[in-house]
Amino acid sequence: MDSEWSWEQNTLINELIQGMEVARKLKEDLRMPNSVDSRDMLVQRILSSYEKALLILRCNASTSELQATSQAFATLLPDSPLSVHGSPLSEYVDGSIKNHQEIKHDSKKRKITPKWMDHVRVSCESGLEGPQEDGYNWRKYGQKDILGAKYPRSYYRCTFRNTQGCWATKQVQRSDEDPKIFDITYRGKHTCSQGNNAVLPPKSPDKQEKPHSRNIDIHHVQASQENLTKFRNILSASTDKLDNGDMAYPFTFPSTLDNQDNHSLIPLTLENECFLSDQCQTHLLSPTTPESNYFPSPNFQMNEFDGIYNRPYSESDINEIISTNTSATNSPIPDFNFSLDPVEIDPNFPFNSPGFFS
DNA sequence: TTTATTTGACCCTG
DNA sequence: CAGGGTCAAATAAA
Repeated sequence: MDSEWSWEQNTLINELIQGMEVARKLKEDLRMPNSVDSRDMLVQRILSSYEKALLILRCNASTSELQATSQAFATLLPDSPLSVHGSPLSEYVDGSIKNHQEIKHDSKKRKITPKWMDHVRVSCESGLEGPQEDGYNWRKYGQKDILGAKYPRSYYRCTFRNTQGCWATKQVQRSDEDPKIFDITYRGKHTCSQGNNAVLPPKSPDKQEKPHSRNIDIHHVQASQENLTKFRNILSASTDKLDNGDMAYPFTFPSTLDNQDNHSLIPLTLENECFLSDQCQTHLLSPTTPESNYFPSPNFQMNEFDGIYNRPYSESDINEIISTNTSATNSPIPDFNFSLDPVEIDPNFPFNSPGFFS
């Protein structure tokens, strides 16, 4: 569980399990004559699962310093389960480690150097608009010309900054060398409801960045950490917290799959992966979905720990966090009838066997 | 009317 | 003091 592999292992395992379960569903579904739509959905879910699984493996394969990058997950991923369950420390830009309690955002002006940063470089096919498909709702609050930079830098903050006190921000800087490339710097972790459920239900194209031809270029990777980070951006919420079973995601899969048979044993970890159905349609299957496509799912505080460490919560915020966190269930989402039951898989399958990820 | 974006000014850091 | 980050009024869009 605490192994450096846990996050990836769990992600991969869950992807495979997901694929298997959905395939099973599909098999059952094939007996029904009138559910073509759901079949399509099932197929997409299967494909998405395997895409993700492959992505994981590719990431591993392309990363020589995996051990280090596994650590990187802990510090780089905004909602990394490792960072969540690690010590309550944040890594500062300068590399120093400080106690979260020192972090304050009392000034209205420039914030203290952010405790957490994540740098991602993504590519946009069109080269015209920024790559925004990262699973969060961002609101642009500024843009500045940067000395020596050909293109202005855009500043975004979490849409739920006011409503949920989420202080995550990001900066988008188009690369001078290649306008198709965008350097995205994330600051702070999401403490809002979308913090762990970067789910992208279909939505009309809009706002911030045009969706046309947007495509995260998986091949454009600067470094292993970045690779993993980008990978995380793609998979983001779906795989967060896999290692502790805290898998509640306020995303209701839009198809009829989930409620048509409760016996099909889609476990929490798989239900979470419902994000695949949309997110992967977005990221992996269809690159044309705009960003800002998520269920806000208010009152859901997924990123409790991050949030506490990340900013000076108000008392009410903290109370909410605590209550959420301490409530027995791992799923604060009333809509879901999750089951934590282990998934029905072949116990002989050596998912966790040594070398499985090699 | 509400919500998001733009943009100039303000403020902080180095 | 310059450069960068943020605020907030003005503006645009839904």
